[in-house]
Amino acid sequence: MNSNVIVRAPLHVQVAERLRLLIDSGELAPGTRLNENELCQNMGVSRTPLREAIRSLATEGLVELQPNRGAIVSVVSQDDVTEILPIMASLEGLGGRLAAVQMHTDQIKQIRQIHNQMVTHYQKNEVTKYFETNRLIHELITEGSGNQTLVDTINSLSAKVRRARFSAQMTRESWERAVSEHEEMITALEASDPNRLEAILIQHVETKRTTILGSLQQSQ
Amino acid sequence: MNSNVIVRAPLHVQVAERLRLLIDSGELAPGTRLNENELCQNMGVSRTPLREAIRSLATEGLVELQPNRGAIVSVVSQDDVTEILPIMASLEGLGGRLAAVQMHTDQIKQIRQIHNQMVTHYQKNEVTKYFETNRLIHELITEGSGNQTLVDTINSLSAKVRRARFSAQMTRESWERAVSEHEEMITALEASDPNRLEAILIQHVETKRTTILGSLQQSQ
DNA sequence: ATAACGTATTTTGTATGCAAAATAAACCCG
DNA sequence: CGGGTTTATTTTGCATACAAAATACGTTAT
Repeated sequence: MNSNVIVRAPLHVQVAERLRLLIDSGELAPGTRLNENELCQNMGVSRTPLREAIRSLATEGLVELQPNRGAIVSVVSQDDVTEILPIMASLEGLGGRLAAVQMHTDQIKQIRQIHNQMVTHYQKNEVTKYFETNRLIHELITEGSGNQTLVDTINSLSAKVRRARFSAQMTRESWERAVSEHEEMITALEASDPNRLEAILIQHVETKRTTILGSLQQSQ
Repeated sequence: MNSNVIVRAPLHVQVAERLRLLIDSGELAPGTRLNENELCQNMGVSRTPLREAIRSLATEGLVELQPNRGAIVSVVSQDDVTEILPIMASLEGLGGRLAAVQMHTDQIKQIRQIHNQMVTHYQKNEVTKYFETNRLIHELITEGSGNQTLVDTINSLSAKVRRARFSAQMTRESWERAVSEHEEMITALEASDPNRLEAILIQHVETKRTTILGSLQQSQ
């Protein structure tokens, strides 16, 4: 009896992952038409699994199906972001509230460490690494809620906002503010204070919203 | 130039809709294996669009893919419901908060009317119609938020809980309580009181949770 | 030169075919 | 008889083939 059965993931799942990566990295920019033959050749698979993968991404909202005209990488508009952020605020708040009373001290210590790394990246102006650690912290807190459905829901929404790539245009002030909010988050977490953590997380998303909308107005 | 182009929906979309209906109605019960040939014959389509539809439902979470063994209608466990309800509470609360300040008086009047119908169904003990109107009210309030992403997110979660079919075993007390909470909801809506509506909606889901868990314990 | 039409090519949508895996059935041996 | 192994059948996974739609192109007429 062996429970560690090696099940090679079905092709359409692998293809979906690869496509998700391409879209997420911006290699397939929003609005790009997905040419089936082209992608098939690139990935070395036939159209069947590719098409199945595209259907999956469509229900995820990453691509948009256009009957008889294939699919395009879905465009995340400012309105979309405006819709998504309040939802994320609610959900991250909920996640924090749950995490505050459920996470173990060693898990919290780990987050504190990553937080310290993040601050270092901030001070050294290492934007990419900052965002990486930042994202990791949010993920770990949400996962600390012990609610997998919540994690999945937030991730799905988060992916869309992230793809909009507004974050690069952060001002020094909003960045500083984000970091200090993070400091408060960790403190609330260490104090196991659900209400406070929830409030900060909601405020944190609000800060993000302001930043994004600010950079959007600039770029217009 | 004609913007009312008649685009017959692609087969895989139609098939997905049909499958969703079959699953939602319970005709395809949780745990049921989806036999491709069988379904193809029933629906009169080939396997390709059927399989594409199944992949879509899988990313929606309605079916579960089992590599090399096809797909089964996903089973909604008690744990799943326990995870989903707090999320729905947060999101319905958010929806209500937004709706309270955004809905027009005539829209609110319409909801009041449907609410009155619902109360009548309650008094006449018409369970099915009660649930129908109940659901409609929640939908209208959420839609009143003007946030389509929020509507979609809630619907997706709601579909899973509904499929668990715990609701039938409502006691008279919890039913009465639900109705009175609904009365409060409408009042808060008419008063355009976002905080109150949010609080009631969150409380309302909590009531639902208690009801469900209660009926679950009975059935064990 | 440009607009409009018709044809050719590409691209998508659906069906079918073949190979591999899983399930069911038959068979053998203890 | 019963457990296990082998063989047959079913079912899934992927690739290919064909049909329909959309796009691109070239030609003609104004």
